[in-house]
Amino acid sequence: MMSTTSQTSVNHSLFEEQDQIPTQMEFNIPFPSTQAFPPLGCHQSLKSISALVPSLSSEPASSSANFAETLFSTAVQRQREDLTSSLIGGGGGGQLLSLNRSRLNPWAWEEVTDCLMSKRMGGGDNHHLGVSAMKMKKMKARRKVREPRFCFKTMSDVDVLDDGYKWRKYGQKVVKNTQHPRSYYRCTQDNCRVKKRVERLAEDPRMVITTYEGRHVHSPSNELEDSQSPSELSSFLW
DNA sequence: CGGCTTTGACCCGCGC
DNA sequence: GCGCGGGTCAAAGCCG
Repeated sequence: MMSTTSQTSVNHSLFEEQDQIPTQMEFNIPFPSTQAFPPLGCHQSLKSISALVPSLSSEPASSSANFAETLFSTAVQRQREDLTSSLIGGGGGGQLLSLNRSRLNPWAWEEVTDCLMSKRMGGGDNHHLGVSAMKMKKMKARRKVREPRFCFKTMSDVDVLDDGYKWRKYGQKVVKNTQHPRSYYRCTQDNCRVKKRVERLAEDPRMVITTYEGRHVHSPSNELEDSQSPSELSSFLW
């Protein structure tokens, strides 16, 4: 259900989720859907790209490697900037980030810092709360604090691309003005609160928008399998 | 039987 | 204040 064995042509573009505009780069490579799909910011994804591109694209290997390198540093840079600007509260991020923060993340700094602090402490909240209190806290967190989010636009037959992590679907919603429902997934790993949303583009149903929210606090679930093949993905933590 | 998906209900933020 | 829409919950059902 999660993937097929067919080779899928994938057009990824990395962009600010809310603006839905490609801001960094686009690339078009044949991407076997059985392989882990790269979530932004993962070392793993970039290894996978750099491993795949030389053999699959018409570009010289060196420029492909440079491309992967660029993609990687850009992703890391953006995440770092995002974290920094969230912590410091200004200046650090670029134009898009500050725009993003002011216009779309208008949450109290205390709560943002809280969230980041707890993430640094190991990602989990280990407080013992009553059920209702826990629920309230959950609800509050869900409304007020958002993890950094990044999107991939992917041309693919399959909705859910295998990114190496194990996801559990927790909701599906028909979004207004779209024919295709949006699906909500959560990482099944304990203490890992990463979520992803999967939806198809209304204008072009062949395009799948995958939005990742948060950072994994663990390695991919299929790390062991993958490590058996050197051309495939190896461990990472993002 | 455990893990996963489905799906209606619910909650909250936001715009008017 | 109200209604709409997005995001989440949780019970029920499904499947291996």
